[in-house]
Amino acid sequence: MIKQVSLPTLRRLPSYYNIICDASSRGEKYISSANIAKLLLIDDTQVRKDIASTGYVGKPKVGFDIAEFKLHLEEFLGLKNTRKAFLVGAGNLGVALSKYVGFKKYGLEILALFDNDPLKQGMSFGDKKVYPTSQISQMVKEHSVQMAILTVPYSQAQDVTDFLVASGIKAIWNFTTANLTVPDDVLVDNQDLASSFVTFSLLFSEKLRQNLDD
Amino acid sequence: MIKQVSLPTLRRLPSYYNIICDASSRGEKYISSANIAKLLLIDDTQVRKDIASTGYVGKPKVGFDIAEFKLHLEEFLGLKNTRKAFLVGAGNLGVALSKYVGFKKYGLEILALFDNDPLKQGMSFGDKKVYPTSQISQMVKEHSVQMAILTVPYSQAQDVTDFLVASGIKAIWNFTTANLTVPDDVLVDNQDLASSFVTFSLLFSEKLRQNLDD
DNA sequence: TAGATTGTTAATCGATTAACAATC
DNA sequence: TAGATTGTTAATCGATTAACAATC
Repeated sequence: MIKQVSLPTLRRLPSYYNIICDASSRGEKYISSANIAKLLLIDDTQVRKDIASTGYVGKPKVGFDIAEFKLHLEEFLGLKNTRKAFLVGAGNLGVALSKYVGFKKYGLEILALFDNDPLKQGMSFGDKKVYPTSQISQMVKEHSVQMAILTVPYSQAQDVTDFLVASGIKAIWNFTTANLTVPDDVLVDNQDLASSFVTFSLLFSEKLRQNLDD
Repeated sequence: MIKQVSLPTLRRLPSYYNIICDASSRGEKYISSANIAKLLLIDDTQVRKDIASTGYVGKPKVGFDIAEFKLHLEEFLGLKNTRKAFLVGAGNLGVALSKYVGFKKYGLEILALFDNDPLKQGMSFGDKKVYPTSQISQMVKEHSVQMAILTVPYSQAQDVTDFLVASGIKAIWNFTTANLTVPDDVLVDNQDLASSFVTFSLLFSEKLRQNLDD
């Protein structure tokens, strides 16, 4: 039996983990759902439901055991599994992501970069080399990689995606604005920062109106 | 009267805009809700509802006028407004964001970078200079900036945020893992890529199980 | 024990989907 | 006109919140 965790819950779990790590580093022993809820500006019932959905149980009257819950979340979120990935598109964003240290904590290991530009091929960023995109196919097999991070220009996004899929990639973290078309057994997760900025900007406009009303 | 648009709708609107731009560049005249829905793997009723909530009306039997709808969305999403912002934390991610050209289309203009590290101060990335963080206060006033993009290390996130708020910043696009505490009239929008990776990774694990079941 | 906090069932709320009349 | 597509009301679905019993 596999626990069914809803997407909203899934998105909140990393925040719980961050709060727990924080509390742990401050040497605290227990934390209550009300405590977590206040930090995230959500309902405490929701926190308990979310935690329950991961299978962890707290102690009535005391709360959740921080050390225990931390380990449980690491297990549940798969933070200790290494996830090998290739990054395709060695532009500014791609290179920054490949250097970004924040991913290590969560098990993401970017093995190599790929780019169509011959000028970039052979270059190294940190300990990662840039290969011709055409070599993905072979290297996917060699290193049993299933994940790709896509940071190519918009105009190349679908073509490169088709090639990734043909090479055996099963999950694409898509930083482009393109709506990628892929077969049913391939996952695409969109992370377009420009679109996210639009949302942020609109929320801000709304907020300004609210502030005026007060 | 201000139209009330729900957050899920708000998050979908940039995708509509991308699809419309695409269709427009291919020289198409009209697009139907069913058409858009198929591209985004959502329901066509939802597309019509979302569009209706922006105040745009289509033509029964024909669909939505692409050129007209494009202009309407640009207006509604405020894409033609320039949004000035400061970027705080000139690390890998910060520098990449400051160079990222994808933001220009949506009106984001990053005026300058700030960092506590004296080695970085005075450096330039593209046409943007790095200033000491302490100068934010003065420059916020000089340039009437209300937005900040936060890419500092986790340990400095809250302190820098307090300083930004004291300097008059009203909206923070937060790329750190920290749960920032701010006054009620300040907006924080979280965009932690490491947490997003965890979600992506979990969705992939689920997908793999689904694929096995088929 | 009494009080505090969890775990869970029931109620509410809001978003998505279905159905269908209006319209060009 | 007939057919296709919009706009909108009603039904469904699922997530959030409220209420409260269980428990240490």
